[in-house]
Amino acid sequence: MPAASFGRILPRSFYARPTEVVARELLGRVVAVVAAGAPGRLVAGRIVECEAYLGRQDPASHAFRGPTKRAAIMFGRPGILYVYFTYGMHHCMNVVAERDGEPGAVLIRALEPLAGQALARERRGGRADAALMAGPARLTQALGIDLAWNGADVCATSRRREAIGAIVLREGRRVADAEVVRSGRIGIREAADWPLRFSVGGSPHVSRPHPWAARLATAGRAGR
DNA sequence: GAACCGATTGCCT
DNA sequence: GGCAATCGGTTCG
Repeated sequence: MPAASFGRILPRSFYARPTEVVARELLGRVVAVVAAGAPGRLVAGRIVECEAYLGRQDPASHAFRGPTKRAAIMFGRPGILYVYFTYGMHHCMNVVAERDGEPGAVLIRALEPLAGQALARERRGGRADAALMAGPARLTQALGIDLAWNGADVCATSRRREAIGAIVLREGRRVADAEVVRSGRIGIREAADWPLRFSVGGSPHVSRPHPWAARLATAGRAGR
């Protein structure tokens, strides 16, 4: 599948907006990665689930304690990749939002595989397609993303492209409000009920069920 | 310099 | 549904 069919690369102005808006608008967009270790082999997926992590007012955000060495990147330029390591074995991938100087990032939680499933499966130890990219640590493994990718620019060719490879986000197809499900966030204690998780309703590629959820286009909450 | 925690997953019961 | 694995970042002394 040619990369051109995924649309234009999203411009930096796309990310220079409130983190919640960026998270909602990222649904349906396409992550495309060609790692230096696997030249010419594209792995791509459509974003079906993501979460917004805000600034100092959000106790679940790495930016909560200010611009520490790890979190400083969240205070910087939008459209930059923020990769962190957790649980001693997993990598998670975020894209920095808000204008330069304001903290915020969107955690990519699940992708629908679009290209490069064979390579993704190799990296994932031959796991079934259903579990290839459905989960924040699963998708980084499938894409070959680790700490070396922290700071990569998803808007354009990175200076470090030769060392690590290239990652871009393309426009794909915007998801309509009626398809967007909003719910509480996953895997955190503080502020887990803040409605900052966004997913594509009915997608079989979402990582896990919702504690509670609401469709954007309808009023009120759907039950558990 | 050391202790503690974690934006998770996979395997076990 | 429960829990071990495994190590960087943060915090505290």
